[in-house]
Amino acid sequence: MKVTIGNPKPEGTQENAIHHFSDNRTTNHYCPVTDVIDRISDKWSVHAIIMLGRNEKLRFGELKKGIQGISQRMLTVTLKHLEQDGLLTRTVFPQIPPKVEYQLTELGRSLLGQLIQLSEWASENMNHILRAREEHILKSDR
Amino acid sequence: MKVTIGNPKPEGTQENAIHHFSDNRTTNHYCPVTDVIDRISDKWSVHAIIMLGRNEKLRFGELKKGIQGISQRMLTVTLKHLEQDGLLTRTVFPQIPPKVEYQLTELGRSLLGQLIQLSEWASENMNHILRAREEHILKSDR
DNA sequence: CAGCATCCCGCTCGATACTG
DNA sequence: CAGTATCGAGCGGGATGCTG
Repeated sequence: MKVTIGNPKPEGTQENAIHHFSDNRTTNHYCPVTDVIDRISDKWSVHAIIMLGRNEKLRFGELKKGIQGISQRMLTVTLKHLEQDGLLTRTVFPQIPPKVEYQLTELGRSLLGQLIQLSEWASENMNHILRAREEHILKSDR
Repeated sequence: MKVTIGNPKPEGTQENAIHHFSDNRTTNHYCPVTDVIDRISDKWSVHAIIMLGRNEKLRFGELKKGIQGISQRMLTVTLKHLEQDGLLTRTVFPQIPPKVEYQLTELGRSLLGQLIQLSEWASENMNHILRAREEHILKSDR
Protein backbone atom coordinates (compact mmCIF):
# COMPACT_ATOMS: atom_id res chain seq x y z
CA MET A 1 0.00 0.00 0.00
CA LYS A 2 1.47 3.27 -1.11
CA VAL A 3 0.31 6.61 0.10
CA THR A 4 1.34 10.16 -0.41
CA ILE A 5 0.47 12.55 2.33
CA GLY A 6 -0.30 16.10 1.45
CA ASN A 7 -1.63 18.06 -1.45
CA PRO A 8 -1.76 16.31 -4.82
CA LYS A 9 -1.61 19.59 -6.66
CA PRO A 10 -0.02 22.27 -4.53
CA GLU A 11 -1.39 25.25 -6.37
CA GLY A 12 -1.21 28.65 -4.72
CA THR A 13 0.04 29.35 -1.24
CA GLN A 14 -1.28 27.59 1.80
CA GLU A 15 0.00 28.94 5.07
CA ASN A 16 -1.69 26.58 7.48
CA ALA A 17 -2.69 22.95 7.75
CA ILE A 18 -5.46 23.14 5.20
CA HIS A 19 -4.85 20.81 2.33
CA HIS A 20 -6.81 20.75 -0.84
CA PHE A 21 -7.90 17.22 -0.25
CA SER A 22 -9.53 15.20 -2.94
CA ASP A 23 -11.48 12.00 -2.67
CA ASN A 24 -9.26 9.26 -1.37
CA ARG A 25 -11.07 6.59 -3.28
CA THR A 26 -11.39 8.00 -6.76
CA THR A 27 -7.80 9.20 -6.90
CA ASN A 28 -4.60 7.38 -6.15
CA HIS A 29 -3.45 10.21 -3.92
CA TYR A 30 -4.05 10.26 -0.24
CA CYS A 31 -4.84 13.05 2.17
CA PRO A 32 -5.18 12.75 5.96
CA VAL A 33 -7.92 15.29 6.38
CA THR A 34 -10.38 13.49 4.16
CA ASP A 35 -9.77 10.37 6.14
CA VAL A 36 -10.54 11.96 9.46
CA ILE A 37 -13.57 13.67 8.02
CA ASP A 38 -14.76 10.29 6.88
CA ARG A 39 -14.55 9.11 10.46
CA ILE A 40 -16.11 12.19 11.99
CA SER A 41 -18.77 12.16 9.37
CA ASP A 42 -19.98 8.81 10.56
CA LYS A 43 -22.67 9.76 12.99
CA TRP A 44 -22.50 6.49 14.88
CA SER A 45 -18.75 6.74 15.32
CA VAL A 46 -19.18 10.10 16.97
CA HIS A 47 -21.86 8.75 19.26
CA ALA A 48 -19.71 5.81 20.26
CA ILE A 49 -16.65 7.93 20.95
CA ILE A 50 -18.62 10.35 23.08
CA MET A 51 -20.25 7.55 25.01
CA LEU A 52 -16.84 6.08 25.74
CA GLY A 53 -15.57 9.49 26.64
CA ARG A 54 -18.11 9.67 29.39
CA ASN A 55 -17.82 6.12 30.69
CA GLU A 56 -14.24 4.80 30.37
CA LYS A 57 -15.23 1.17 29.79
CA LEU A 58 -18.43 -0.10 28.22
CA ARG A 59 -19.76 -3.43 27.11
CA PHE A 60 -21.45 -4.03 23.79
CA GLY A 61 -24.92 -4.02 25.27
CA GLU A 62 -24.26 -0.91 27.29
CA LEU A 63 -23.17 0.93 24.19
CA LYS A 64 -26.26 -0.27 22.39
CA LYS A 65 -28.48 1.00 25.16
CA GLY A 66 -26.63 4.28 25.41
CA ILE A 67 -26.54 5.09 21.72
CA GLN A 68 -30.22 5.48 21.22
CA GLY A 69 -31.50 4.35 17.85
CA ILE A 70 -28.45 2.42 16.65
CA SER A 71 -29.04 -1.03 15.21
CA GLN A 72 -26.98 -3.94 16.31
CA ARG A 73 -25.50 -4.26 12.88
CA MET A 74 -24.29 -0.68 12.74
CA LEU A 75 -22.86 -0.81 16.22
CA THR A 76 -20.82 -3.85 15.24
CA VAL A 77 -19.58 -2.20 12.08
CA THR A 78 -18.82 1.07 13.83
CA LEU A 79 -16.87 -0.52 16.64
CA LYS A 80 -14.91 -2.58 14.17
CA HIS A 81 -13.89 0.52 12.23
CA LEU A 82 -12.91 2.40 15.34
CA GLU A 83 -10.85 -0.53 16.53
CA GLN A 84 -9.11 -0.83 13.17
CA ASP A 85 -8.22 2.84 13.31
CA GLY A 86 -6.71 2.41 16.74
CA LEU A 87 -9.25 4.69 18.38
CA LEU A 88 -10.50 2.10 20.84
CA THR A 89 -9.53 -1.28 22.23
CA ARG A 90 -11.68 -4.37 22.30
CA THR A 91 -11.14 -6.73 25.20
CA VAL A 92 -12.73 -10.16 25.15
CA PHE A 93 -13.28 -12.02 28.39
CA PRO A 94 -13.38 -15.74 27.55
CA GLN A 95 -16.31 -16.80 29.66
CA ILE A 96 -19.89 -17.93 29.38
CA PRO A 97 -21.83 -15.80 28.73
CA PRO A 98 -19.23 -13.84 26.79
CA LYS A 99 -18.22 -10.36 27.84
CA VAL A 100 -16.52 -7.74 25.70
CA GLU A 101 -15.34 -4.37 26.88
CA TYR A 102 -14.60 -1.36 24.74
CA GLN A 103 -12.36 1.48 25.80
CA LEU A 104 -10.89 4.53 24.13
CA THR A 105 -7.19 4.51 23.40
CA GLU A 106 -5.07 7.57 23.96
CA LEU A 107 -5.59 8.41 20.31
CA GLY A 108 -9.30 8.01 20.78
CA ARG A 109 -9.35 10.34 23.75
CA SER A 110 -7.37 12.79 21.70
CA LEU A 111 -10.03 12.72 19.02
CA LEU A 112 -12.66 13.04 21.72
CA GLY A 113 -11.05 16.33 22.64
CA GLN A 114 -11.63 17.56 19.12
CA LEU A 115 -15.23 16.46 19.23
CA ILE A 116 -15.75 18.35 22.47
CA GLN A 117 -14.35 21.47 20.84
CA LEU A 118 -16.75 20.95 18.01
CA SER A 119 -19.73 20.40 20.26
CA GLU A 120 -18.90 23.54 22.20
CA TRP A 121 -18.77 25.52 18.99
CA ALA A 122 -22.09 23.98 18.03
CA SER A 123 -23.71 24.93 21.30
CA GLU A 124 -22.47 28.47 21.03
CA ASN A 125 -23.46 29.03 17.43
CA MET A 126 -26.54 26.96 16.97
CA ASN A 127 -28.97 29.78 17.60
CA HIS A 128 -27.35 31.69 14.73
CA ILE A 129 -27.88 28.81 12.39
CA LEU A 130 -31.43 28.21 13.55
CA ARG A 131 -32.27 31.88 13.07
CA ALA A 132 -30.78 31.86 9.60
CA ARG A 133 -32.89 28.86 8.70
CA GLU A 134 -36.09 30.44 9.96
CA GLU A 135 -35.39 33.62 8.05
CA HIS A 136 -34.89 31.57 4.96
CA ILE A 137 -38.25 29.90 5.44
CA LEU A 138 -39.93 33.27 5.80
CA LYS A 139 -38.18 34.50 2.68
CA SER A 140 -39.36 31.55 0.62
CA ASP A 141 -42.95 31.95 1.81
CA ARG A 142 -43.49 35.34 0.28
CA MET B 1 -41.47 24.78 14.22
CA LYS B 2 -40.79 23.85 17.77
CA VAL B 3 -37.42 22.78 19.04
CA THR B 4 -36.00 21.87 22.36
CA ILE B 5 -32.30 22.36 22.83
CA GLY B 6 -30.40 20.01 25.04
CA ASN B 7 -30.52 16.46 26.22
CA PRO B 8 -33.84 14.65 25.81
CA LYS B 9 -33.13 12.39 28.73
CA PRO B 10 -30.69 13.97 31.17
CA GLU B 11 -29.41 10.80 32.76
CA GLY B 12 -26.22 10.93 34.79
CA THR B 13 -23.99 13.93 35.13
CA GLN B 14 -22.50 15.75 32.20
CA GLU B 15 -19.94 18.36 33.11
CA ASN B 16 -19.10 19.77 29.72
CA ALA B 17 -20.78 20.58 26.45
CA ILE B 18 -21.25 16.99 25.42
CA HIS B 19 -24.88 16.17 25.04
CA HIS B 20 -26.23 12.74 24.56
CA PHE B 21 -27.73 13.69 21.25
CA SER B 22 -30.17 11.49 19.45
CA ASP B 23 -31.24 11.56 15.85
CA ASN B 24 -32.98 14.81 15.11
CA ARG B 25 -35.21 13.24 12.54
CA THR B 26 -36.53 10.13 14.21
CA THR B 27 -37.27 11.91 17.46
CA ASN B 28 -39.17 15.09 18.11
CA HIS B 29 -36.37 16.40 20.25
CA TYR B 30 -33.62 18.57 18.96
CA CYS B 31 -29.94 18.82 19.75
CA PRO B 32 -27.46 21.33 18.32
CA VAL B 33 -24.50 19.00 18.17
CA THR B 34 -26.16 16.51 15.89
CA ASP B 35 -27.05 19.31 13.58
CA VAL B 36 -23.52 20.59 13.27
CA ILE B 37 -22.17 17.10 12.87
CA ASP B 38 -24.60 16.65 10.03
CA ARG B 39 -23.07 19.66 8.36
CA ILE B 40 -19.47 18.68 9.05
CA SER B 41 -20.21 15.19 7.99
CA ASP B 42 -21.14 16.37 4.55
CA LYS B 43 -17.89 16.01 2.71
CA TRP B 44 -18.80 18.51 0.04
CA SER B 45 -19.73 21.15 2.58
CA VAL B 46 -16.34 20.86 4.14
CA HIS B 47 -14.66 21.18 0.75
CA ALA B 48 -16.68 24.25 -0.11
CA ILE B 49 -16.00 25.96 3.20
CA ILE B 50 -12.29 25.32 2.95
CA MET B 51 -12.17 26.55 -0.63
CA LEU B 52 -13.90 29.74 0.42
CA GLY B 53 -11.61 30.02 3.38
CA ARG B 54 -8.69 30.22 1.03
CA ASN B 55 -10.19 32.49 -1.59
CA GLU B 56 -12.59 35.00 -0.01
CA LYS B 57 -14.93 35.20 -3.00
CA LEU B 58 -15.61 32.53 -5.57
CA ARG B 59 -18.02 32.04 -8.44
CA PHE B 60 -19.99 28.87 -9.03
CA GLY B 61 -17.71 27.66 -11.78
CA GLU B 62 -14.58 28.40 -9.78
CA LEU B 63 -15.89 26.34 -6.89
CA LYS B 64 -16.73 23.52 -9.27
CA LYS B 65 -13.23 23.54 -10.67
CA GLY B 66 -11.66 23.80 -7.24
CA ILE B 67 -13.65 21.04 -5.60
CA GLN B 68 -12.40 18.19 -7.64
CA GLY B 69 -14.90 15.44 -8.33
CA ILE B 70 -18.05 17.23 -7.26
CA SER B 71 -21.02 17.06 -9.59
CA GLN B 72 -22.85 20.19 -10.57
CA ARG B 73 -25.93 18.95 -8.83
CA MET B 74 -24.19 18.34 -5.51
CA LEU B 75 -22.47 21.69 -5.64
CA THR B 76 -25.82 23.39 -6.06
CA VAL B 77 -27.36 21.46 -3.19
CA THR B 78 -24.36 22.01 -0.94
CA LEU B 79 -24.22 25.74 -1.53
CA LYS B 80 -27.94 26.04 -0.93
CA HIS B 81 -27.62 24.29 2.42
CA LEU B 82 -24.72 26.40 3.50
CA GLU B 83 -26.57 29.55 2.53
CA GLN B 84 -29.66 28.47 4.43
CA ASP B 85 -27.55 27.85 7.51
CA GLY B 86 -26.08 31.32 7.26
CA LEU B 87 -22.58 30.04 6.65
CA LEU B 88 -22.12 31.81 3.33
CA THR B 89 -23.70 34.53 1.26
CA ARG B 90 -24.83 34.27 -2.33
CA THR B 91 -24.60 37.41 -4.41
CA VAL B 92 -26.24 37.51 -7.82
CA PHE B 93 -25.06 40.02 -10.40
CA PRO B 94 -27.97 40.63 -12.77
CA GLN B 95 -26.13 40.52 -16.06
CA ILE B 96 -25.71 38.37 -19.12
CA PRO B 97 -24.06 35.99 -18.78
CA PRO B 98 -25.06 35.67 -15.12
CA LYS B 99 -22.50 35.89 -12.37
CA VAL B 100 -22.90 34.64 -8.83
CA GLU B 101 -20.39 35.06 -6.07
CA TYR B 102 -20.16 33.04 -2.89
CA GLN B 103 -18.48 34.22 0.26
CA LEU B 104 -18.21 32.99 3.82
CA THR B 105 -20.11 34.87 6.48
CA GLU B 106 -18.56 35.57 9.85
CA LEU B 107 -20.29 32.45 11.11
CA GLY B 108 -18.84 30.51 8.22
CA ARG B 109 -15.34 31.73 8.97
CA SER B 110 -15.90 30.74 12.55
CA LEU B 111 -16.73 27.22 11.47
CA LEU B 112 -13.72 27.29 9.17
CA GLY B 113 -11.63 27.83 12.26
CA GLN B 114 -12.97 24.62 13.70
CA LEU B 115 -12.24 22.77 10.51
CA ILE B 116 -8.68 24.03 10.56
CA GLN B 117 -8.30 22.72 14.09
CA LEU B 118 -9.62 19.41 12.89
CA SER B 119 -7.30 19.26 9.91
CA GLU B 120 -4.33 20.03 12.11
CA TRP B 121 -5.29 17.22 14.42
CA ALA B 122 -5.65 14.98 11.40
CA SER B 123 -2.22 15.86 10.09
CA GLU B 124 -0.63 15.23 13.45
CA ASN B 125 -2.33 11.92 14.16
CA MET B 126 -2.82 10.37 10.78
CA ASN B 127 0.30 8.27 10.90
CA HIS B 128 -0.99 6.67 14.09
CA ILE B 129 -4.20 5.70 12.40
CA LEU B 130 -2.45 4.42 9.30
CA ARG B 131 -0.13 2.30 11.37
CA ALA B 132 -3.05 0.88 13.33
CA ARG B 133 -4.75 -0.07 10.08
CA GLU B 134 -1.69 -1.79 8.67
CA GLU B 135 -1.19 -3.75 11.86
CA HIS B 136 -4.77 -4.84 11.66
CA ILE B 137 -4.24 -6.08 8.11
CA LEU B 138 -1.22 -8.07 9.19
CA LYS B 139 -3.18 -9.52 12.07
CA SER B 140 -6.00 -10.68 9.82
CA ASP B 141 -3.58 -12.27 7.35
CA ARG B 142 -2.22 -14.86 9.73
C1' DC C 1 -24.36 -11.86 25.73
C1' DA C 2 -22.15 -10.57 21.63
C1' DG C 3 -22.12 -10.99 17.57
C1' DC C 4 -22.56 -12.84 12.01
C1' DA C 5 -25.25 -13.67 7.64
C1' DT C 6 -28.89 -12.46 4.68
C1' DC C 7 -32.46 -10.01 2.59
C1' DC C 8 -34.25 -5.91 0.87
C1' DC C 9 -36.14 -1.18 1.04
C1' DG C 10 -35.28 3.76 0.57
C1' DC C 11 -32.60 7.51 -0.17
C1' DT C 12 -28.44 9.60 -2.06
C1' DC C 13 -26.07 10.99 -5.68
C1' DG C 14 -24.25 10.88 -10.61
C1' DA C 15 -25.59 11.36 -15.45
C1' DT C 16 -28.15 13.60 -18.69
C1' DA C 17 -30.99 16.99 -20.84
C1' DC C 18 -33.01 21.52 -20.80
C1' DT C 19 -33.51 27.00 -19.50
C1' DG C 20 -32.93 32.21 -18.58
C1' DC D 1 -22.60 30.98 -16.92
C1' DA D 2 -25.40 29.22 -13.41
C1' DG D 3 -28.35 26.79 -12.55
C1' DT D 4 -33.33 23.38 -12.65
C1' DA D 5 -35.64 18.81 -13.58
C1' DT D 6 -35.79 14.10 -14.04
C1' DC D 7 -34.45 9.32 -13.85
C1' DG D 8 -32.02 5.28 -12.49
C1' DA D 9 -28.19 2.55 -10.29
C1' DG D 10 -25.80 1.79 -5.89
C1' DC D 11 -25.48 1.10 -1.40
C1' DG D 12 -26.17 2.36 3.40
C1' DG D 13 -28.44 0.54 6.88
C1' DG D 14 -32.79 -1.63 9.26
C1' DA D 15 -35.11 -6.10 10.17
C1' DT D 16 -34.84 -10.69 10.94
C1' DG D 17 -33.02 -15.15 12.05
C1' DC D 18 -29.15 -18.02 13.60
C1' DT D 19 -24.63 -19.22 16.45
C1' DG D 20 -20.89 -20.03 20.21
